Amino acid sequence: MRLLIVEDEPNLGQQLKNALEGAGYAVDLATDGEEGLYLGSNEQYDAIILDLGLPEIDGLTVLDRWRKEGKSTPVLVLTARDSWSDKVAGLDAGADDYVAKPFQTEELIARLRALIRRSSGNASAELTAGDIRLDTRSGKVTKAGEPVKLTAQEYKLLSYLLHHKGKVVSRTELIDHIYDQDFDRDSNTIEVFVTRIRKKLGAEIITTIRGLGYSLDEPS
Amino acid sequence: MRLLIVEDEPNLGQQLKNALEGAGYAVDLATDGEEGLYLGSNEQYDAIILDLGLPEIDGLTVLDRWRKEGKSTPVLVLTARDSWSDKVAGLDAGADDYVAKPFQTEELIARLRALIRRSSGNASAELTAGDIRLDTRSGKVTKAGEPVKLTAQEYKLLSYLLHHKGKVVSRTELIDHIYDQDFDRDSNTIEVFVTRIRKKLGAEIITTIRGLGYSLDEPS
DNA sequence: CGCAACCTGACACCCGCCTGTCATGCCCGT
DNA sequence: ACGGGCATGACAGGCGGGTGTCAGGTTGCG
Repeated sequence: MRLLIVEDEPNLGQQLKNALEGAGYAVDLATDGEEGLYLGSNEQYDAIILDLGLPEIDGLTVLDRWRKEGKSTPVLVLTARDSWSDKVAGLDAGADDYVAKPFQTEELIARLRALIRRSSGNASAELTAGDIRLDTRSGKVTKAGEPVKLTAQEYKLLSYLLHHKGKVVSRTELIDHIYDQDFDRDSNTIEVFVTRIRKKLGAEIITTIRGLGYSLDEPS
Repeated sequence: MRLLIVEDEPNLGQQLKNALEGAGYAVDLATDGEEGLYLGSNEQYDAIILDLGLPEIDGLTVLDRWRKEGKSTPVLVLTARDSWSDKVAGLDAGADDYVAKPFQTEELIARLRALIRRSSGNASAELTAGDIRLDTRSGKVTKAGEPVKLTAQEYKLLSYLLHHKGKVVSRTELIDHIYDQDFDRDSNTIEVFVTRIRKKLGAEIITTIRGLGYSLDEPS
């Protein structure tokens, strides 16, 4: 899962980035509205964290533009506490959730998870396929009840596939969502990690669609 | 906790050693009866695993000699399955427990734990002092209910002190029981690890007895 | 007061795991 | 059967945590 943070206060921004990377996300950080607008329009994010108090371009304007461009990426807005007007304006502009500053990183991460879950159409914090279960809360995976140890990247890849169960996911899409901006596109890491996941969870779990990508389906 | 394995079949011996080191013991391995006899007589072990089917000197003879020397180290004997005569003879010679070959490593470790626990006069698998609990089964430690992360060596040291709660334990004794044979005696690691444990569990837990060693007491 | 015992922060090494790269081999579709 | 796409084993660099060493400071005893 890949995120964008748009936050002009560098300390807070970096701190957030660290926390979210620690939670297993790939994170890009934009330090002003313009950069944020550009990245949000041109890159693929699974969610965006947007601070409203930006210099240059106002956060609301940024959000508004994205929506007008047809971007439906879920957006979580950071507002000053009790700033009711922001909240209302944000709602109108198409924000999906709010967190008031100052906030607990814990809470923000929980809401993010919920946001991404909702946007991928899943109701539960558990993603499953066959006898495989992935708990997005604890970050743990089991197969037939037995815990399976996955590394960070393996987890991200599996998690993305589960969030898009049944759909075909291209290698580029996976790279876009698992890594942040600067990553060598012509690398075969995705293939390597697919192999590693198959080795741990069984080869049948991920099917290859030649020329298109991979797909994780409910076994028949 | 330091163990001696006396086992002539090299594969099995090494395998056992690995398993037991994995379980957090310091392990010496003797591959014949003579070496076993010598080590068992001259080193400090918390328990000995003795295979009866030894070349040169018979296992029973070894055990018998130790007992005659007044060694009370608990001994766990490995016997061929259903070899009832071995069992009886072993009992007479002063063995403390039996495991029939082939055995589950799991079971052997469980019996070892029980053996060591009994020999140190503790009834339970939990060692405690004040609000600190150490579960020898799971290898986990808590302080006031909160889990505390200890490294392998920290755990061994704490565990040894808890097994001898209230007694003064010298630095050499600690080295003897925590490390295996070849270890630099004039090193200050013990001091270092005492410091580290104090930092994690509170300075009051281990008291220094100047010139003699350390002692872990029930707080008053 | 002076010495020895002990404490403790900093450091460097080592080791295991993770991760991306590469070379090679396989397999499928044409 | 051939070519491109994919699979996979092996490998090296990096990173982080654990461990032992050391130096300098502190403490307590005679």
